[in-house]
Amino acid sequence: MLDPKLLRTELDPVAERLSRKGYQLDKKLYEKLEAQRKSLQVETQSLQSERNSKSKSIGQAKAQGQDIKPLLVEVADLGDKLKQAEQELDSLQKEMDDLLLGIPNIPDESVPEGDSEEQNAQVLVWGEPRVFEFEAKDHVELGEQLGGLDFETAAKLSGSRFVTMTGDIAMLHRALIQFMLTEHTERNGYIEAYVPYLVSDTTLQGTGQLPKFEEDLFKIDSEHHKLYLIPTAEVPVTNFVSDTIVEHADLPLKYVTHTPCFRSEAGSYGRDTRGLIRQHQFEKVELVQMVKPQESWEALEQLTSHAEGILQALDLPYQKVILCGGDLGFSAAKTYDLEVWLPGQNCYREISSCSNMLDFQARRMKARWRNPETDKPELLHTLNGSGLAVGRTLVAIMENYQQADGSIVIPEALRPFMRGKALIEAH
RNA sequence: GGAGAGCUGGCUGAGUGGUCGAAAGCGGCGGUCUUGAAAACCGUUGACGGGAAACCGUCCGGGGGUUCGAAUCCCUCGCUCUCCGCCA
Repeated sequence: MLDPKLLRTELDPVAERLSRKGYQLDKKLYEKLEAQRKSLQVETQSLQSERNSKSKSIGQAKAQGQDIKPLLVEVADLGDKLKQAEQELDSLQKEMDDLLLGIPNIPDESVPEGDSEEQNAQVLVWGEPRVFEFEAKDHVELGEQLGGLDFETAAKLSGSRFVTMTGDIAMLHRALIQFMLTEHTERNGYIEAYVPYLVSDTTLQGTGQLPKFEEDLFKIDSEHHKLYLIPTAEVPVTNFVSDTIVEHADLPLKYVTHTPCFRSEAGSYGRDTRGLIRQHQFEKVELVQMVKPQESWEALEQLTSHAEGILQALDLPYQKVILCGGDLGFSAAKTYDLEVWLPGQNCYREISSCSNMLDFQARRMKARWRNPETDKPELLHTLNGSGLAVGRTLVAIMENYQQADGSIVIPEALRPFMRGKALIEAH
């Protein structure tokens, strides 16, 4: 959520900067509602003030044993007038809140203009795509040949966009998770967290998935439970600090979490239907930070470098881009995408997305810290990034480490997590 | 699933219809004392909204109701705890 004060005082510049995200702010509507709000609020408050003072004098009169009947006559219709004013103000307030909850975060100055991923700005290319002396296969073909990566069995159980893994592939998948968690806890100073995979609508509103993007989520809607499956661990972890005031000595808070993620992929029928790239259920290791406002840009660089560290340790070639305005997510002010080289597709594909949300989520969640300089609670800044998407990392390992006979060399860094195994081959 | 007890400021916890945004303690901040620190003592200290300010308003788990007036009474929902039953 944007600062209502900013909207009131800087409506034009805000609208201008939001347009870079492809969002058209209805300025007329906003100004109209704001003017109504102001007059209604003034009216309501003066009625409340009148009620308070009158009631107080009734109390005093009664205490002194005076006759309160004339006073009661005076306030006879005050209650009704007040109730009506309060109700009007409430419904107007709600209308404005709904509007406010649907406005995306403002892109940072450093975000390039553009409306599609072609305008993303490349900042780094790391490693070189390997040259194959045979025709590189994609992970689906490799998995078929090796066994252990089975989309048909999953389709039988659950439909399209699911997978089952068995044997060495399943172990490699688990090893990736263990490796990433170990790196982030032992080297990068994150606290490991375990979280619910089902969350409430309030929680999703805190991070910005609701109310606007309900169709992207899986929902449990039974008689006693209205819950959503998390689309990313960002949702439960960031909400750790909702409705709380964090002591400044405890900042920054850095959490790493492994969870499954569930996405309905409602808007992407026909896209990436082959393989592991786009699944309804996938594993992700997520990095989340809550920091002091003045430290969030530095934190974004660090968090991104932590995600990059995994790719580098696995020796996977990647590029780093800044998302342009049109490609930027709803809650983010700036996002780096890390894109790993996939020989099977002959292109770079997103494997991590690292964002600074500034105070956008914190305002929705009421996540604050106490600033020792002012001794006042102030909004935190929140950040998150994949460190990394596990399914896509598995794809990257299989495709980049394949050999002519279809076997897969296990990167050194993963071997301790795979009982020392160095090669996956068909048997 | 059954029975009962709770939910109050950063924390603990008093408050059962009127001057209560709320005692007290802890914690925080400022000061006295001290070479310095601790202890002790004194003072101060909730959040949010509107306003240039004075000031005004809202907030005692959420929502609704009764009343001139609600932290306090009623209804409802949520959560926590205790006991019983069931259970990975």
